[in-house]
Amino acid sequence: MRAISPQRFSVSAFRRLSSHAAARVDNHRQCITGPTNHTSHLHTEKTEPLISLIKSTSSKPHLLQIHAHLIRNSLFQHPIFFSPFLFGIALHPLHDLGYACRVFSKFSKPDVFQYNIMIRAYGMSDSPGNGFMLYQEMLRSGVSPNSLTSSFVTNCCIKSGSLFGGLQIHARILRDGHQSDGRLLTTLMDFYSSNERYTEACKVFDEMSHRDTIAWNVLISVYMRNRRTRDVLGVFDMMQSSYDCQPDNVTCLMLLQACANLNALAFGERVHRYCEEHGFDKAMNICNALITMYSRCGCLEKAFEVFKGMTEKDVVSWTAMISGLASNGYGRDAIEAFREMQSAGVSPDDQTFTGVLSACSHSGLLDEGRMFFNSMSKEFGISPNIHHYGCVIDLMGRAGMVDEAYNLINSMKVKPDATIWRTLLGACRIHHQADLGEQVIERLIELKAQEAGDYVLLLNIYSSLGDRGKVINVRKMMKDRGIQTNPACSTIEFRGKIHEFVANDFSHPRKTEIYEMLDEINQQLRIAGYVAETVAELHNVGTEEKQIALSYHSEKLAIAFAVLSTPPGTSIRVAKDLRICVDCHNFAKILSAVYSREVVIRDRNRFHHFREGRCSCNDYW
DNA sequence: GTAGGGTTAG
Repeated sequence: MRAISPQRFSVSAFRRLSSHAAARVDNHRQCITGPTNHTSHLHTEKTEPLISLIKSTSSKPHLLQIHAHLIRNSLFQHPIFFSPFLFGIALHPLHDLGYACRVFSKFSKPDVFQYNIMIRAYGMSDSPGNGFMLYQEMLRSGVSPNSLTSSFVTNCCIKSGSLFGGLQIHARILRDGHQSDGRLLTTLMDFYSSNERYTEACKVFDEMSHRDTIAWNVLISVYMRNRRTRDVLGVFDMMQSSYDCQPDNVTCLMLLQACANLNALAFGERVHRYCEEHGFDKAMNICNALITMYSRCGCLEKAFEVFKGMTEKDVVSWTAMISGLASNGYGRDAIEAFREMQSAGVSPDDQTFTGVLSACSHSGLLDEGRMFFNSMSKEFGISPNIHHYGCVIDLMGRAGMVDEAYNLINSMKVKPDATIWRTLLGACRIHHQADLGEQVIERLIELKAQEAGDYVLLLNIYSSLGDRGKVINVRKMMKDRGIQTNPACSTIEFRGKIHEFVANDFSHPRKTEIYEMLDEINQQLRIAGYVAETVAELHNVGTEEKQIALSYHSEKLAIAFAVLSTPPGTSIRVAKDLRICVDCHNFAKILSAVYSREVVIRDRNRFHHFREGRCSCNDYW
């Protein structure tokens, strides 16, 4: 959008100018017949000051005055005045769509530019669907859309969620030959992406003759929405090797998010260096994303380094740091940081409290957690949301107060979701509360949100109580209800690539070496006193088979791969999509001593740091 | 006689 200088409005100047312009038009009216083509006779030296006056006006009263004068002087129907006037009302600086609609409806024969203004304005409004309707009206009245029209109306379809409209527009783009417009195609990619038509979005990208940084960024956002996080990293390489465009700060922001999700520390460091080289590391959002990336990769020192180096820290920076400390098991430090933040004059918000409360729950700080939960609404006026309740329920549940936690859920002001019930179910598993566990499963069924993992938890409760009959029951229930168990997946980053493992996985190119290494590790750990935990965690095999199957859990395969492929003493960082099991927890703990390796496992819930045979996380197994 | 695309951190 063109910058408009905030010139002061002068009514007298306006009157002078508009009467001058009107006089010229009147002159010509005597010479010409019909309403068209009269603008060509207006002299630019007379019209330009008036147009720039229209453009520089930024208040509604002044625009109303201009409106009145345009009508009074028969200048309203002049596209030369009408276009900037409409632009000022519909887009910049007023955005008054109602007013713009009234003005637009009075205009006799809008051209493509004026339709575009209106369609664009609809795309920015609460009624984007009307933009598409106006587009159709425009086609009916015989005005040909240009590629900007397509761009604006596609935007309307994105905002209104109209797949059908967008498909029609795409067909028309091809018909009108606008497919060489890169910006338009970028919008189209975004349209397909927002409708979860990822294949089509990628196809549009593939067919682009020239791709700039923004087009690549949209491709990244397509991958992110489509959970193709691993492919995002490849895009960075492709962009860097392209000769005409380079990753920008937006690229880096999304890449850092991808690295955080993937536990891809080395890649994240590479992005960090890139940010430093290009001066992006001064930006607050990049720093905040870096803090999150480092803490999600279990590398708190680096997260803290970035945090310390920031000249200015906002609530997001503090919250990122607090949450990072919390998820890595440094509950007391997180609380300390929370106090420091307030001393620094930064007010906490709801997400800060999520961080603080999760710090309490991850470190088992029951009293502190309750205290923060109460002070949150009383002192800071923040009413608890579902995440806050979740933390407190987790905290109470882990501390063995399962009934109290259950009562709290029933007294919540917000409707409990599946995560809340699942949290309680986890507590039931820890404290062998089979009856309550059954009730929770019922709640999950009511919500139509039960997953295989929930049944596994219930199964493990019965299994730990030695109730074979109930175990068989649950298995039958799962079979009847068609509950599929998806294999858990562990990932590990090695030389900038993400390696994926599932239990009993035989697909890795180095599978033979990995299995041999795992057998070797098992032998060494048994010497040091490791005994495979077979009570819970598996549900469809006998004890002997259990021991075999347990020894090939995905995280163990990932660890064996790391031991095999990295020099002694290198830290092992594994990310797992589900919860780590008791046995793998023990396995990692003993391995950290026997192999003198720091092991960091990030599972669905938290981090588990193992060093010298100890676990920094508060394990309530 | 002019207008457009991506990310929005925790």
